[in-house]
Amino acid sequence: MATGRTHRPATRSRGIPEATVARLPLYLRALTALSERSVPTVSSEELAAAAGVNSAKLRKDFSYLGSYGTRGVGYDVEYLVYQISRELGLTQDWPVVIVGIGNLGAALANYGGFASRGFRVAALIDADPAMAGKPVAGIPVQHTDELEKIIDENGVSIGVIATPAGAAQQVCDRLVAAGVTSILNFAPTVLTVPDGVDVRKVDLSIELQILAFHEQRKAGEEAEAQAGAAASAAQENNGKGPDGDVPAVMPA
Amino acid sequence: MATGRTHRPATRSRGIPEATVARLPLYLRALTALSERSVPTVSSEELAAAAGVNSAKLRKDFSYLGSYGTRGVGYDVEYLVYQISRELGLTQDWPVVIVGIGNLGAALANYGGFASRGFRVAALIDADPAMAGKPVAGIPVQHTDELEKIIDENGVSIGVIATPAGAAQQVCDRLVAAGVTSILNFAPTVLTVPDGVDVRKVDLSIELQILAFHEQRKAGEEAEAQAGAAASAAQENNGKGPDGDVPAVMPA
DNA sequence: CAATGTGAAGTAATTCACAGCG
DNA sequence: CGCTGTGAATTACTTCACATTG
Repeated sequence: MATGRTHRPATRSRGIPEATVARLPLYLRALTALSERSVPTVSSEELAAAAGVNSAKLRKDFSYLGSYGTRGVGYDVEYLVYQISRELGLTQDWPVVIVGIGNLGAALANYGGFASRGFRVAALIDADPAMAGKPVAGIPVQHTDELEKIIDENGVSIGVIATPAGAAQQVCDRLVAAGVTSILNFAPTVLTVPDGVDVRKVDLSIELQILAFHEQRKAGEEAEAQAGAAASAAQENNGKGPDGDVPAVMPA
Repeated sequence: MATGRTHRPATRSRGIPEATVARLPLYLRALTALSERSVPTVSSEELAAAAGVNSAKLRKDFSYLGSYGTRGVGYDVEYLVYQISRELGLTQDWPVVIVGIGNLGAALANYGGFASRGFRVAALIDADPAMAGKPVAGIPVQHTDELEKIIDENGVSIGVIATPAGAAQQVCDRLVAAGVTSILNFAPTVLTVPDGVDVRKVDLSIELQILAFHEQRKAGEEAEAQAGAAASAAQENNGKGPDGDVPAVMPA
């Protein structure tokens, strides 16, 4: 295959890099904190520190959104909060459904970070009839039979899957068939979806495994190079690597 | 602890790209599934499909680990499972502590994906005295006062923070002071840690926000350009952003 | 001035495409 | 042959460094 692949058009107008999009929520969180403390303006340096990234990166990121800063001054916190929110689509209401109300599903339903950012839990859905009607986070759990109806009536386009791995694909198929076009998957499975549907996954054990890799590496290096004079560099982080300071991997 | 026990074969795995490391758990999961179905060998094409990545990428990734495949045949499933496990450090036992046994902490404690991959929940810790002694996932919750003792006695080097945001940094500091060098942070805060400590974060609302961004973009394009040029394959995304591959055909 | 915004340079990750081996 | 393993080409992301501007 690989014949006749659609070229990505060179149109740059709205092409915000994926890496930048992934950092916008981070900036938003830092800005919200500043806003709550009534800080009026912030420099790229300060905001970058608060978000845990490097300031040049932050300025470059913002440059994709437009010129929202003032030279010699910095950024207006409130204005930037609004601009980023708008860019992320958080100025509108996003009804979401959570399917699979086990421990994780319940945790998600109770998670405050959703409501505060434009996400509204429209319904909780579980396959267990015993769960039906039981309130979780103040919302009564509904049976899977109602799934299509719920999606339709609430205009849900984002679904969260927190079921066991075995049920995930099936649930996913039903969600998609009912009109959901974005899925956040917590089940440890690769979901197959038709074109035009976005899937993001969060795998709790994957993150731990990545930590274990670095942990093992640390132990190994400690044994080998007891010289220890590790480069005092990098207060930077984030993006993909470990959030904290990456132990100078590069210069060998 | 973290004594220099030379438990390390002369692997010359110096400098495996971070992006590759992040995918190894993915491959491992797919391979484990194949192993359970007693599939003896697998081609890069097949495994790539199962893991949701492209086959060239997968082969390149494996090439950093060594030459574990057989030309004309593929990879031996069992052997590859072992090699990746070893590379990730999963052939050893990793005692972890989970701090903050709310909904999320309980979900994590119950999460099967940990135990099956070399992670052992050594202790559950919570600041609420009322929780103390209560068993969650069969493990009695202990009070925060015991934190240092638990870390020390169990040789814990990986900690999971599932506390509210306000308590996270404080808990982090104590974990680090007690000897923890890798932290998985579920609290929506940027943690500051000394050099040599790794932090990875999982922010549930960030993932949703990224989905919202793409969702919004979808809606906008649908309205603007009704020209539907078929794009590429199915799910090729995972790790980072959604593939989408939406041709942003829109003049400025 | 001080701090943004951005070309240019540098680095990392992905994909291509095919030599070479079993 | 089929499929791996990998240089080379490509694309994406980051960082530098400084001209520009309020």
